[in-house]
Amino acid sequence: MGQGVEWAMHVLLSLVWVDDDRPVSTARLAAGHDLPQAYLTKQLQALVRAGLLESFAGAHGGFRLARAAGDITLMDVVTAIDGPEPAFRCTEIRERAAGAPRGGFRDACAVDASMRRADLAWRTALQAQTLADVKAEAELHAPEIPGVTRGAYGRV
Amino acid sequence: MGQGVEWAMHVLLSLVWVDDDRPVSTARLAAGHDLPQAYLTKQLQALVRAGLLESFAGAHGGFRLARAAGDITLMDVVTAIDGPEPAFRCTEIRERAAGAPRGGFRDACAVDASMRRADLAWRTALQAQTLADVKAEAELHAPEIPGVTRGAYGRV
DNA sequence: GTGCGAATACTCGGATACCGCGTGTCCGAGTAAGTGAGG
DNA sequence: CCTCACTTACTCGGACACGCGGTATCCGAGTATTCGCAC
Repeated sequence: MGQGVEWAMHVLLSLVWVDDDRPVSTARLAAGHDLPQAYLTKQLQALVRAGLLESFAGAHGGFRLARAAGDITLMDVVTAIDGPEPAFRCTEIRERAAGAPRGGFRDACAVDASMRRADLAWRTALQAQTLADVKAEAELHAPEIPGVTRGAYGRV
Repeated sequence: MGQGVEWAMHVLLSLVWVDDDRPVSTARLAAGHDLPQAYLTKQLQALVRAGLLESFAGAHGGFRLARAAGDITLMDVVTAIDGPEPAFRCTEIRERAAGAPRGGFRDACAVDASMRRADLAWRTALQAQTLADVKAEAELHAPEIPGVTRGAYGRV
């Protein structure tokens, strides 16, 4: 999995804690997380295309959450960055196997089916967790994070 | 995920259906699945290192299952080919974030924890399915497969 | 003082190189089988 | 006829290139702000 997913997660969480209508620029987000600014922009654009962020051009522009934290699942984030394709993709090599029927198999590949079951379990687990859940868990261990983050990126 | 996993799955299933003490050579397995023989060898070696296959050198050598089909889970196969590392790996970028504590965070990263939960669900689903299960499902749709496969790779 | 307009600086957005890992291939070491001679 | 040692051919095993997707970067298009000027 691309590491852009991790960046997106932390940046989104920061925006959740900021909780301000004013957008935050890529430069500030990149500096705050010690990440390459140019590449981070690419990931944020992907989040915009997926409808998770809103972008604002011009002076004092930047990015802002498009939905509430409770309406953004981890599945949304992963899909936005890594794409919707499943990790395992069946190339139907059984079609070229010795003794395969001429017209191809009529039913689904059993190997593919079993892998899809595991993939579904993964996606279900991601779908069941929202940014609000992660936020709550993080605050449980470090209650000072919201204030600190708000001070770093939020209204001056 | 590497496509070698798909190859390994189908090859292992073939060996399950062959159900013979005599090993099958890489050349025959590769020809039977229309796969590059040299590269397939690499994957089979990984399966040997993982303890799923036994290798026999010399004339009439080849590979044979090391355990019963019911004792080989899909998790074993994926781990053998793709390695034990989880898909998501936490690089602790929060340590370099603005306002992070000097001595580092004492508790686990909430993002990492949530991703690990999803990863665990995936691994659990893989662990719950064995080659015997996949075999049974495949035979349900195509009862002729065992005989055909046995004829292609098994005792002449 | 107020409204308007152009200059300006800042932002996002897509097009462009670089690099590491998976993909693919090759040749050498080792081994079991086959073979022939000798007892 | 049986045993043994050599030859042989086949196998696995690790070391060696290639190509593509992710990583990283830059410059151009667009916009809200801001400053100055006219009224």
